[in-house]
Amino acid sequence: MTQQARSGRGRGRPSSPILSRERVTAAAIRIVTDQGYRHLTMASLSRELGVAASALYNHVSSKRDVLVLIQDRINEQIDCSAFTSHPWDQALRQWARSYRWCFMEHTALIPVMAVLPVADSPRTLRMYERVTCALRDAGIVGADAVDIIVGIEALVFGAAYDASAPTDIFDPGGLEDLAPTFTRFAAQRSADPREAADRAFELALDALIDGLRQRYAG
Amino acid sequence: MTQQARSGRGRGRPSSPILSRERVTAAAIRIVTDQGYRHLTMASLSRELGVAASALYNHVSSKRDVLVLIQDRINEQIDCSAFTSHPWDQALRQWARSYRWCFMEHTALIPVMAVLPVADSPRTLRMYERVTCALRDAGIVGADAVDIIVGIEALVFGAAYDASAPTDIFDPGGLEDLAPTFTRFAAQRSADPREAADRAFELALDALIDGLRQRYAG
DNA sequence: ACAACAAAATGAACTTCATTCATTAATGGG
DNA sequence: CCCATTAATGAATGAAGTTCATTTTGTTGT
Repeated sequence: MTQQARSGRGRGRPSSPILSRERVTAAAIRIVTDQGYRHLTMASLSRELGVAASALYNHVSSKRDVLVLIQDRINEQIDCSAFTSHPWDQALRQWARSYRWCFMEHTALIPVMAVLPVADSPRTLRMYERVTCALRDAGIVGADAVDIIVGIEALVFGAAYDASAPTDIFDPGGLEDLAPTFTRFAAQRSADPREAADRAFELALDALIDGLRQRYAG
Repeated sequence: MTQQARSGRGRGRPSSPILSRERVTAAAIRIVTDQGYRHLTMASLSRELGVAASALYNHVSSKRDVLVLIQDRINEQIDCSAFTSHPWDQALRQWARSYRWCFMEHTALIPVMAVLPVADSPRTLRMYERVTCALRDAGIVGADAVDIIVGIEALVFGAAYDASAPTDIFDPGGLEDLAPTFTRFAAQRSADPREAADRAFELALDALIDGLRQRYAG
């Protein structure tokens, strides 16, 4: 409960707007961070803002709209700094790591982002521009540059899911006879599911970038 | 409306069970194939089976349960045949292609599968075993083999989303000044979004597998 | 043949959400 | 000073998943 309606709790327009897209976004992120996406409802959001649920619709058009606002904010936190200081392959790796890190706690956004035109997210667009320019400076131009971004994003999104998987995801339960080799190898992974997911991601990312470097060397 | 209650439409137990997990699964896949996931509701599912919605709960415990049943069926269609006929790297590529192909129309399952213990999906487990054994025969053992599977799956899931994105996903709208280079390169991709997604996936998959081959050669 | 018993289907009710709408009130420009 | 605009309210709507007491009817043991 951050904002309180002034002038008592009357109806009508208050002395200055209680709500704004920014305030809605901030409150949504607060809820998601503290309680997770399951608790982000239009009702809880309005409660957090000290306002009726219907009031939200004067500022956002739908819950999906709220998710898009969150997404654009999260995207802003992705670290693109390496593109100005490191060679493209190392920079791509750092970018992908930071990207995944940002979305590990926000997998609920992935289905939304996947079908979201970039036009709705200016900050995302700026990020793409930065990566694209770095690739261009490395001699990677045209559709290939965009395809590399799309490909790395795919790995990042998929790997973000892995990081949120439960501990016993590869526990075969009573079915270990069905997959003895797999069960044995899976048991050799780290007991910490987060660490196991990290290793798998790093392995795949390293391989992917090695492959790209090989292809676009010189 | 495939099944009709016999003995009129009275209450109580009919001469032989109208429902079963298999029938529920089949009906769910029918709805999803014909009308998409948006139309898969417990109500529509029960309608398809000529039964009350509450009757479904004698056979499945939740809608999520239905999605898991669908997932296991879809997984069965993934082509693993290359592992017996081709070297591991080529086989991995074919497997990943088929995997993605199967889930392009089923992205709604991805958030479910991501946190699903394999114990709930025997067919999935069998698939993992097959891939693991092929990697083992190629000298890739232990956690690495599982990590490779997890990594490729991540790419596959992320890329499956791309394939379902709308045509204008990279249309910057009025914001092209924010990202001129990106806009120019994006315009050089195929106008068909499916084809563009295919190319990006193939590029990333080739690079990833090249990188893996390099790492595990000999 | 008969009396439990368990499985399976029914319809109504419940809950949780997102979303819409008529209404109301304050603010600021003409 | 008026009035159009903006932004809030609360009640209502509708979709969807889920629960429950009840009823029916094969099946099984005696």
